[in-house]
Amino acid sequence: MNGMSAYAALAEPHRRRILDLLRTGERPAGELVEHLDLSQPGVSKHLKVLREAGLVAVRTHGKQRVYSLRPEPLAEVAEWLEPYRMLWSQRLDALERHLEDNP
Amino acid sequence: MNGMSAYAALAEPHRRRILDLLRTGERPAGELVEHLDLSQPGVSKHLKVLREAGLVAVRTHGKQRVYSLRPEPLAEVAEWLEPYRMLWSQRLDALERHLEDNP
DNA sequence: CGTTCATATTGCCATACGGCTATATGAAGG
DNA sequence: CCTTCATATAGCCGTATGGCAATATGAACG
Repeated sequence: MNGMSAYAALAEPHRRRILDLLRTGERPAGELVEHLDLSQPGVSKHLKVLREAGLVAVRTHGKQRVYSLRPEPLAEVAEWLEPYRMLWSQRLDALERHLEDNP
Repeated sequence: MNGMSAYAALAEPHRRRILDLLRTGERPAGELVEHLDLSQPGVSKHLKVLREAGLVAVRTHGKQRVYSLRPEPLAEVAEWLEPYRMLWSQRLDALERHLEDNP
């Protein structure tokens, strides 16, 4: 199975949700299943994708597999987005100016 | 055909490249084809996806279809990323500290 | 109005994706 | 060891994706 880019990994809503859940701290896989309205194997599959994209890491603790966030690939995405930032803020500024002129 | 999320639209490298090309200004579709090592219909298909995701807009100018960037959906992605930012900078700070201590 | 140029759409194909159920694996505990 | 609990893998299926070649569309211009 070949690794997915961070971009592709983020395309799936359940996977973004998993990352959101891990943002507050590490969690065993089972806890993720509870929060996801998705079968256990389904979650496991998504976790594999996230692992291969380098977005999460696993640690074995007793019978549990504890997942934690690995945010570095997100930094790359954010970097790609950076040059666009001025474009949308330009637009928002224009909107603000428009609203000022037409209150 | 149903609209794709910005996240999903960004999953495809050619589509990110198209956005990068449009970042410097609007361009007719043909010009994008020249830059993309992809068939003309292929590019057209990706442009359709980007249109449906609200990431580009088209304007007809003579025989040409001129595409321009519409960055707002990217702002949404950036917003989602925001809470993660502190996590990877934390990590980088830790790295810096480590390097200071072990020069 | 018929042709030309630029682009979009269609049809087709192979492969990937995301979901499920059933089964395998592997650590703990008795 | 044998069982149990937690998770991963396998196998299967329907649909989506991304690519191409061929064709349709639509504006401009003679």
